[in-house]
Amino acid sequence: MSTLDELGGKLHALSHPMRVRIILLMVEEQKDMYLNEIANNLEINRALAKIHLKKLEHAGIVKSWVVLVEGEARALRYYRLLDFDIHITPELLEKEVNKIGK
Amino acid sequence: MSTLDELGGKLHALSHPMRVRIILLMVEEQKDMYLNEIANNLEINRALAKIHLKKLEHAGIVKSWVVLVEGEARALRYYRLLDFDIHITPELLEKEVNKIGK
DNA sequence: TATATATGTAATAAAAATATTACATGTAAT
DNA sequence: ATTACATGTAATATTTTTATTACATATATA
Repeated sequence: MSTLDELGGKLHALSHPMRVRIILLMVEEQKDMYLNEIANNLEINRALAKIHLKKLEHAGIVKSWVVLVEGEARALRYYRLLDFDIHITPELLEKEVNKIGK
Repeated sequence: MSTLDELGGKLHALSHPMRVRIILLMVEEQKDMYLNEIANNLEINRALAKIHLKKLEHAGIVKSWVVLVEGEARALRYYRLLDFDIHITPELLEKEVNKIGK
């Protein structure tokens, strides 16, 4: 996968308001959060939250894992916001292309 | 319109491969280009090129104007790539929000 | 006049993204 | 056994985006 494709994936992931809300929530909370926690916070359907989180994960914006809490009835899927630093100008785009040739 | 919305618009505009191809073409050619010129270069339908260019224009990535060429049978709609500089990190996103409050 | 080249719009079709709903599993506590 | 709370998936519906096609205008040149 070329860097340009990766970049495209991140841009696409970041281009939906709901996904931006998810990211902002996680930036503000400053902690790992589990699926229902995120859905409840944003007052949205859990299945919908999952769809968006899956996209963010595919794009490398978040990562997730399951935690089986001892003594509790719940298995939680936690999400963590990964660090990203996206910088785009016409020139930088061209440089990316010239590296690999699209 | 908040800066965050503007940013979202730009991200959305940049998140489609065809629009990235258009931008790259214009970066490489280093000149204003008219509609058919762009469509022919990318070997795509003119109407399709226009749809994508319209999105780029709405997002402030390109601007366009019509030129009536004297002594020629054609009116050309020229497009010019505008300069943009998009920088996104979790922290910068949060700063944007705190400026205005979403 | 027919051709070539450019523009514009509108209608439609096709594909992709988004959102909702429903049903399933599992376990601690009441 | 029922409730509460968490997970997962699949099916469907809705909306948006993308792509194609068709028709219209205009003018210089052959």
